[in-house]
Amino acid sequence: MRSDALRNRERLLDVAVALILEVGGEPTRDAIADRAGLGIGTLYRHFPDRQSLLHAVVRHVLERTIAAGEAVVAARAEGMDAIRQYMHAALEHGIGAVNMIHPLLDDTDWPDLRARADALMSELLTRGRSDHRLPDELEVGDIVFATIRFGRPLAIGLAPADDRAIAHRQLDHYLDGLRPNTTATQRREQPPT
Amino acid sequence: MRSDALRNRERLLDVAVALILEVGGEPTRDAIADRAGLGIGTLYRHFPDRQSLLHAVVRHVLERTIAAGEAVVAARAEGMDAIRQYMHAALEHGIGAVNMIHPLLDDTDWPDLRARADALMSELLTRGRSDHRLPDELEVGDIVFATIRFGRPLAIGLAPADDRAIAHRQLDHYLDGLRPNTTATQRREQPPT
DNA sequence: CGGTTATGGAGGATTATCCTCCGCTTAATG
DNA sequence: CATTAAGCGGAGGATAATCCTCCATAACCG
Repeated sequence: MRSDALRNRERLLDVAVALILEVGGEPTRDAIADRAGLGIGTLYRHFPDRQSLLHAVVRHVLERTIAAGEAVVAARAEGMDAIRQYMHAALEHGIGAVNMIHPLLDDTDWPDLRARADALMSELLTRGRSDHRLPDELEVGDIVFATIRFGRPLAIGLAPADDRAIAHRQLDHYLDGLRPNTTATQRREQPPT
Repeated sequence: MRSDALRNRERLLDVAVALILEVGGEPTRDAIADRAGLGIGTLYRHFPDRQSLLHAVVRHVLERTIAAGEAVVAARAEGMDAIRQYMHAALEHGIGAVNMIHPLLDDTDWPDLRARADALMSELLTRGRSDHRLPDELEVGDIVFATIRFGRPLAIGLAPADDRAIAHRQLDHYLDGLRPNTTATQRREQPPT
């Protein structure tokens, strides 16, 4: 593949992620090409149909995110900090865009990424529990769903930079709240209605 | 206004809220009428253009939510519990739909609701701080933005009931994390990049 | 029961999005 | 530097989604 073609492909993916987070859904192809400063034809050559574009975007983000998590583990982060560092990194890598264009992963999609993600999650959970700051009953879903929640853009009409800053702050509060404690005020009794 | 007309109007608003939360944006008018079991013509008579429909939806949700908050205050809930009860109620009333169709409120929209909301927020903050479980530096934004965050649907492909259950659980963790504490693990230093 | 208000939904008008096609430009190679 | 295959741009017709009017019929209310 020619170098300019590769560069353009990456550029299109990055722009697609940014636009997904901005518009809160699938952006039009015209808008992606436009923002990337490329012709529509170029986009269609790289990604002939909607599926292949969305597919590539999801893989792009997941790869970056999982790699970041593996780096955290490799850097020997311990306890809650491992989970905390991973989640902040996931936000920065645009993890919020994934579920906005693709339903929750089942086992058949991207088996390679799925395996790495599973291994990473279980390692992070082990470390989180190791310093007794994370209750034993906490599950993978608590990490995954929180990552999606805080990774999504918060509010329309908010500058992306502000949006991101709020997300990181709220995430820190959330993680603080995961520690087992006996002083929490009354929780909501379930079920509601 | 004839009784059936009033009934249908309410029905349209409730359906609109549900659809907004499901599709994650402005639903088509056809879809709203369809789901409500009413003709398109009926919807257009009640809400002649897009603006008036969205306007009515926002007011509908805000009224219910603020009323719920005022009820919490009237019931003499104290400390963090006042805030907690209000936020859980806001989720149930569909507060997440508001920002999905309307930018953050400025002072010129719905001055009456704005005044009530401001009074409510400041009362809730006062109570939250009263038992020293809420740090003094916490602001209205911390409540408002969290309400929006947890009120939004979490993930496409998740059953609404599951989605709601997760939201309430995550909200409880977040609120637990707001208590001042000295044992939190290392926070993210800012700014990031 | 009569008068008034409200309803339904087919279908033409309008708008948004898709995506092909081919002459021109650029990277890679020797 | 010359050559050539790969890559690029974007106008514009095709397609699809959404809008919204209109009036014969139905439902309410006193």
